[in-house]
Amino acid sequence: METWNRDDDEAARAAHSPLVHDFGLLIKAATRLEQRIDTVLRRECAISHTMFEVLIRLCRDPGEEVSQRRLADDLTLTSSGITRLIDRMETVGLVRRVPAPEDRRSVLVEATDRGRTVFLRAAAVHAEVVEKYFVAPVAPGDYRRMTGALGEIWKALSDT
Amino acid sequence: METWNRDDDEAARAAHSPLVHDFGLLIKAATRLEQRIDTVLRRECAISHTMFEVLIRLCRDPGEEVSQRRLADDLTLTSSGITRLIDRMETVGLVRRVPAPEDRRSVLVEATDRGRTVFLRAAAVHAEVVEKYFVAPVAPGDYRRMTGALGEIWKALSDT
DNA sequence: GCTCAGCAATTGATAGGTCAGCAATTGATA
DNA sequence: TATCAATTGCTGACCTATCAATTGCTGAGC
Repeated sequence: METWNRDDDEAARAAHSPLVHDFGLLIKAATRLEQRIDTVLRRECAISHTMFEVLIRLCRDPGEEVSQRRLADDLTLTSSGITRLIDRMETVGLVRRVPAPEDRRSVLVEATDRGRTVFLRAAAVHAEVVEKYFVAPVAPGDYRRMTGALGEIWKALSDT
Repeated sequence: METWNRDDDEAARAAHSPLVHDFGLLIKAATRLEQRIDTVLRRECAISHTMFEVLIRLCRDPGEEVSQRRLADDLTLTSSGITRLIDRMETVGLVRRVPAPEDRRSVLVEATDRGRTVFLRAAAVHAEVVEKYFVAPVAPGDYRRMTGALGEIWKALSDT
């Protein structure tokens, strides 16, 4: 039998806190959702979820010049993380690097034709999974509340 | 000037889909929230967020026998991921491995006194950050809706 | 009892991130 | 104009997850 420490009780109480539970739920749901999408995307389109997010950003406004820095900020990655991600995407022909005309330090990234084609296919797959596990399970009246709340959380995180 | 592909339009439309936006919001908010907690926990308590989650699980019901398998399932990690995580936690004295009496294949994990002490401190830090970025930004009426929705999503993911 | 399908944990190889530090470039300012 | 802090992307070292293969143990069917 183990020695009983008076911290045990306090620790158990802390571990049962509803805050801990609710927050854990968010993290777990998001993690698992991303894993699921990632797996499907890899199998069906041979790209990772992160690559998919790059393609979303690049295809969003055709004609817009997007630098690696911008990509890093938008995807919440470090600049070295983006460098390597773009490296991989470039070697499989999804994107292309173009020197920026205005600022010779920075590099613009654009989707290739192949990148756009893959993106279209991936978007369909993505929509299917998101519909099934993200939209369908939630009561219709709660969906907008949830996304609204997430928006507020995101804003709070961005402000500081 | 770049050749104009008729896919551009379709791709742009797909990239602007509200589903893509909403889902992205969940992933981004969760990722950033976890990063923030992780940073604070590392600085204040010298543990990672994942280690914190292990401690939550271990301190939750003192006396319960928790195997590595169970931890892996509860934290959504692979068994090899858990093996290495417990390795690291063991070397810094947060947990202890104990051979399972009933089944010699499996290994039970328990928090050390030090582990519990660190956990108590970490829980306080955690609560502070969660309160600030997860609870405070959300309108009071929406909080339960949001966590309820996340619960449903989690259930849908667990069922399949 | 004996065998063998299956599970738990571990280990080796690999993927894909982080961080620290570098060279090139820019733009503000003395 | 010469200088210098700030910024961009790149690279090396490292961290931590995954998958695949391996080992030891269990329990069901014969």
